[in-house]
Order: sequence, then C-alpha cells, then structure tokens
Amino acid sequence: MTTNAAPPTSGTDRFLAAELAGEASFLIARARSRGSALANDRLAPLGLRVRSYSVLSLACSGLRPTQRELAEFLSLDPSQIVALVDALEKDGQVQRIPDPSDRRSKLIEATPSGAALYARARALTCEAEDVSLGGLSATEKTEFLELLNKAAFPIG
Amino acid sequence: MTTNAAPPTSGTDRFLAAELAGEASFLIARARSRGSALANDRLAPLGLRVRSYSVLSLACSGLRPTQRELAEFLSLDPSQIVALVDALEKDGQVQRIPDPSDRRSKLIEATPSGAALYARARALTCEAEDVSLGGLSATEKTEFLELLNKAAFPIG
DNA sequence: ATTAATGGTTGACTTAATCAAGAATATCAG
DNA sequence: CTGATATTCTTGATTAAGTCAACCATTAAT
Repeated sequence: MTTNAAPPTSGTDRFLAAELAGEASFLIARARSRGSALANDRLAPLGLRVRSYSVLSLACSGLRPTQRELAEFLSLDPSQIVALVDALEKDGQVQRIPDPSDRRSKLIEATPSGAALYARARALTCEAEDVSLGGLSATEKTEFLELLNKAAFPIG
Repeated sequence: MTTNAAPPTSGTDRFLAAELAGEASFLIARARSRGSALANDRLAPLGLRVRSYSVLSLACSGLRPTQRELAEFLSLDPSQIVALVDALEKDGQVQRIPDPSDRRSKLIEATPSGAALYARARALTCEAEDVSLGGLSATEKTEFLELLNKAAFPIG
C-alpha cells in the first residue's frame, strides 16, 4: 500500500490553486460543460438536446414567442432558431403560426405531441440539474439560481 | 404617448415567467454566452480568446500542467488542447517541455513573452467579469463564485 | 517478454457560432 | 400615398467547437 492519504478526488485538484480557478468565465464554462453533458445524455432518448429542449420549453409556455424573441432570449442567432424550429416542426412537436399582428413574424407554439414530449423532457432535465448541482444544499441551490439569474439578466 | 409604463429593459422580459427561466442549464448557458462574448471582445486585440487565455493562464501558474491535465481541468478533448497549444507555441507564448518523469507527456509552460501577455489579458478578463457580473454586489459576487465553484467541481 | 494502458497527435466528422445578403412585410418622413 | 428605411425570417458561406477513432511512442502490468 502506497502512502495514498489523498481522497480520490480528481487528479487535477492542484490547479484549483491557479488564478484561473477563481475566474467566473472559467467556472461557468466548466459548470456548463458538465451540466449540459448530463442533460444531453438524458434528453438523447427523446431526440432532444438542451438547445432544442429550450425552444420546445418556450413553445410550451403559452407565451407564443416569435422566432426573433426566441433568438434574443436564448442568446442565439436568428438563423440558429430557424434550424431548431425546422427540426422540431418536422418532428411534429412545434408549429409556425402566422402572427396576426405582423405578417413577417411567426409565432412558435407546441403541438399536443410537443407538450407531451416537453413534460417528459422537463422531468429529465430537472433530474439532470439535481445531479449537476448535487454539491449544493437546497438553500444553496435556490441562492445559486437567484444569483445566476442576476448574471444572466443584468439590467432586467 | 402610449401607456408605456414599463422600463426599457429588454423586450423579452415576459419570458422570465416561463419555466425555462428557472432552470440552471438555461441560466448558465445565457450567463456564459454574455460573459464570454464580453471577454472575447476584450481579448481579441491580444490575439486571444477565452479558450487560449485559459490555457495560457495555466501555463503561467507555475504548476507545469501536462496537456492531459489541461484537457481534464478545462473539460476539453485532448485534441483541442493540441490545437490551442500549437497556436500559443507558434506565437511564442508557451513551450512544450519534455516531462522528465514520463517521456510521453509534455509540460506546458509560458515563455516570458507569454507571461507578459497573460498579465495584460488577465486584467482584461477581470474587467470583463466586473461588467458581466455588474448586477451583483461585492458580497453577492463572492458568494456566486463560491457556489459556481461547487457546481464546477462537484465532489472535489 | 508480451500485453495492456496512457499521452500526444492526426484526421474525419458533426454540431455550434458568426455573418452577409435576399424576400416579404412593416414603419416612417415627407 | 410614396419612397426610404428597418425588421423578420430565411439561405448560404465560413469559421470555431466538440466528438471520435486510430496511430506512435512510451510506460505499466502480468
């Protein structure tokens, strides 16, 4: 038996001492990488990814977003929304509905099938979130979400 | 004058009521998108991006990481590290040093030029972080970083 | 000494991000 | 109303990022 007193953490723990480990951009990138990998794994059986899931989620919100609004809210390029909605629409989960007040824009709404899919997907992403944030207590989790919200929506 | 009592926030604020707005994966994705866009803009004049910056940062840490360690710590594929180190090395900011204890692996260390570049880059990313997390008070910021750390490094 | 495992590298391939331009519609100035 | 300007969605091109399998050199295990 070697002098193996260290717990089986990770092997790169010594880099926690580096300046980088204190920078938000790095920590967010790493948290996102882990979290979205988890969520994507769980969503895969449903034919969804975190991206398409987020579009489906807003399509299910009853708020009838336009594609432009989806792009802004999700921090994506409008052309990316086109591709995401195309895929969901071809799959019958979502519909493009002509905006009565502006014939340029299209309202994105979930079909019944899409709503059912979302219900299942939502359970999976919540599960993934629980795993992903497993290191946080319940109160820490809510505090974290609150601060994340402020970071994600600066002025608003 | 229309009944425009709402402050000029964003135009998509109504989606804050959607379920999605309470999910960590979405909030993290959005925070990262905003944050890394800010950081990339500031780093661009130095010929860096957040990715290459993070490699340079660890190369400047004095911890002499191997490429494998960089990949693990940064949640990147080893082949991505190759490309990042290639670019930094060709630019003279970083060196591949043969690991005396394992001739397979290479230790990544910053050159003096790389260290100088990092000093300037670090100032810019800190500045970007201040802007990015401008919605948080000082205490909230430290609390946020602490929670982010727990989310980014679950067990460790 | 053979076998298996690891670290770096390359190449192929898929997905994501960025950007410019076009068609349809809406808004605004005069 | 008319012409100029802006907006929405769309397409296409281009670059960056992520994923994966295979290879060589080396190390570790049997």
